[in-house]
Amino acid sequence: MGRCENCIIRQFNSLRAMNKEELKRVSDTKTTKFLKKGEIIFGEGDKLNGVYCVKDGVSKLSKLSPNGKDQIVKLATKGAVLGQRSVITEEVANLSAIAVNDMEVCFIPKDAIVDTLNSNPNFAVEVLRHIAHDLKEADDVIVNMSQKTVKQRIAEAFLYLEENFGKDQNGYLTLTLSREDIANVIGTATESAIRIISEFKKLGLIKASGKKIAIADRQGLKEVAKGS
Amino acid sequence: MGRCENCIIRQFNSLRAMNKEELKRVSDTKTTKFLKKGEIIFGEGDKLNGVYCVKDGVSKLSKLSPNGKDQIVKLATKGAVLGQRSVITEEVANLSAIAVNDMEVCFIPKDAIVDTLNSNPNFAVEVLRHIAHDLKEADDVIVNMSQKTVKQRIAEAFLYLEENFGKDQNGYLTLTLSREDIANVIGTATESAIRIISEFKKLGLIKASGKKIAIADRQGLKEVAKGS
DNA sequence: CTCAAAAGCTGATAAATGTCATAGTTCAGG
DNA sequence: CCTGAACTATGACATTTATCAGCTTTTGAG
Repeated sequence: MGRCENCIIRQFNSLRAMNKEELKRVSDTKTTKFLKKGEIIFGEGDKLNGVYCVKDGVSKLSKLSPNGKDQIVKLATKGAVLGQRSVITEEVANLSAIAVNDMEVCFIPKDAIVDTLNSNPNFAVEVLRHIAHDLKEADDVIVNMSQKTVKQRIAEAFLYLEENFGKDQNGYLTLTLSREDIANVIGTATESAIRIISEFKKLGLIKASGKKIAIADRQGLKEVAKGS
Repeated sequence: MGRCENCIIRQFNSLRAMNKEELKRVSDTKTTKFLKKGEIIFGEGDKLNGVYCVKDGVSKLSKLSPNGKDQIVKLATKGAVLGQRSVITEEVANLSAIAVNDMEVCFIPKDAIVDTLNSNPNFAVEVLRHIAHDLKEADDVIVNMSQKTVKQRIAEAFLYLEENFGKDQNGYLTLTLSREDIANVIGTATESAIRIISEFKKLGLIKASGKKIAIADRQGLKEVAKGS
């Protein structure tokens, strides 16, 4: 069984969700793709003919607004499946997926997924659980956006990044984002994000060398995140 | 077939999603409940033993934040099913559901839903489609929250309310919300919402008599929503 | 009908955030 | 190792939004 099926399985959280024939079919039809930082996996409005599993690297899922800014709705890393929502509802993509760093993804054609969904209730329910979880997370983001200050959200973002993407032996966050990307995750202006990051540095909450950022005072950051 | 099954069917958008036995089971186990304005259907953190179908009235799904405000994430009207997300993921409710006006709901125990999900792929896929659609809407809300001003969001809200809940013969929105509820949908302070509503009145974009609000200049409102 | 509580409204002010301008810094490609 | 472009940083200022205070209007229970 290839790594690609592992993505599907990890994402859908059930080793038994697909049977052997179904896995074989995925295995036979998948293709692998390498992307460089900044390349577009798919864009808002694209019709998707399948889903993409992230094998390596990180992708940002974002939506461009008329005024030129884009809001990053989610960061997807190894094991994540991109485009499943659009494939399920048979709509065009509502978000664009762009490589944050160099990536390896594998593409699984729509039919292999859709047919399994229609015939295998376990698989459908596992996918359902997963999407339901995403929905809960999205609700949480809505509440955070409307009720927390930019400062609180940035503090949370660093904690989130360490928790979900890890850190290297020196404590620096594994995932390095530009200040602009951080601002777009938070939903604020780049300058505002920079200012607050500088402030956190001065307060000793984080340390930074260039783009590399490390959490220096986790407890302090948590307090900022909860409310000044 | 009772009205309750109609809710399920409307929500899940497939007349063939449940077979006769499954519908009968729902019919046999459902119970009906009447709620007065302000009453709680379920609260954040509650363990749900089933889903609620809205037969009449409107419910707000909201999340309370530590500082006492609550953010309304969604308004649910006739035909909507509440609590399905939590039942699917077997987690406690992440939102609370409160009656905005007098309501009639019917309760369908968890097992009738879960068993059908596990055995009937069509049903599972229909539910999946529905949740996937909710997820897309949630993504849109995130983007709106972060990239539009309060004024733009209020203009959008009125357009949304007319489109989704209708208006009476005099043009007044069918769903009347308190200024506080409007503010909580928008994610702003009540006073800010009131101020902007007054401004819209002065500009002739809307007319209001008490809580009743009517759109007076749809095109104008749309322009405000798009950007000043 | 009456009255208290809730909701709506408005002004003054403070705080948060965005915008614009400008300058230093980093970094990849020649 | 240069060098221009992109990124980071900071100040000054404008705008948006929240907060607080006080007042009026509406509403609903008795």
